Amino acid sequence: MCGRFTQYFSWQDVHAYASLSSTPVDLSPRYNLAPGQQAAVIRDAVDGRRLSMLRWGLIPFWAKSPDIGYRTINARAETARSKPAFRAAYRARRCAVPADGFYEWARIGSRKQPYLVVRGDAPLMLLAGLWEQWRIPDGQTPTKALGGRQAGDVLETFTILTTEANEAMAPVHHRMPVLLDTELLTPWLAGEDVPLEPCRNELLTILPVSTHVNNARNDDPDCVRPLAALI
DNA sequence: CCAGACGTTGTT
DNA sequence: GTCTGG
DNA sequence: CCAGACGTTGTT
DNA sequence: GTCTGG
Repeated sequence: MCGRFTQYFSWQDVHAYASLSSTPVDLSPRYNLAPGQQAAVIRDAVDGRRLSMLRWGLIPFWAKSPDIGYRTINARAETARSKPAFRAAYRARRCAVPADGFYEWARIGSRKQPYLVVRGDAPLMLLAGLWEQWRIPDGQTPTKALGGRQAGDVLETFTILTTEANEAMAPVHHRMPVLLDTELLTPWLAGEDVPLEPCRNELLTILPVSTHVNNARNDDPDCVRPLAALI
């Protein structure tokens, strides 16, 4: 699956890699971005391809409370087209999540060994995603998750599509995010059908990292520092 | 008809 | 909002 | 995703 | 066990 990732790239990096047309935004480096937090997301708008900050965990427009967002950080690529929580977004609200890499955990008994997964051929990857708008209903008790927003405000959220692990990922975990090749970015954002399959094995470099990353409070370069070979 | 779910992962 | 189960 | 809380009363 | 916060 995909439950943590990094966004420590520069604006110049992502602007060039994803052919953005919008003006620069301030990007603070993230080495350990967790569900429920704001992340930079690529979307097509009337004025071009933009980078915006959205909350991770898709809340369907019909939801009565934001709680479902804790369980919609991922959408299965095999079924997202038809699931009530995702189908409207699948039709009309595509996005791509730029990342330097993502984390997966291998469970060995009670131990959780984290791995950082990066592309060997590029500094960035694009994770296929969907986004949604949720209007905070009257009487909704304000939680941290709403980030100070009020009833009537619109919260924009997103999810990351997952698929089965390829052979490179399989020893670590049985699911992984869907990676979009750059030539698929335009058709994906436009709502066209593109193959949502496990990426080629050779594309990925899988590096064991310290359990420092397990605690989401830790958001520093130690999270991405590779350990001596372990796999 | 109304009520209640709507999601993923992993683990048992 | 829309579908399924009762 | 993982880590950590999970409760009440009263007082500051 | 389950939910919230990071």
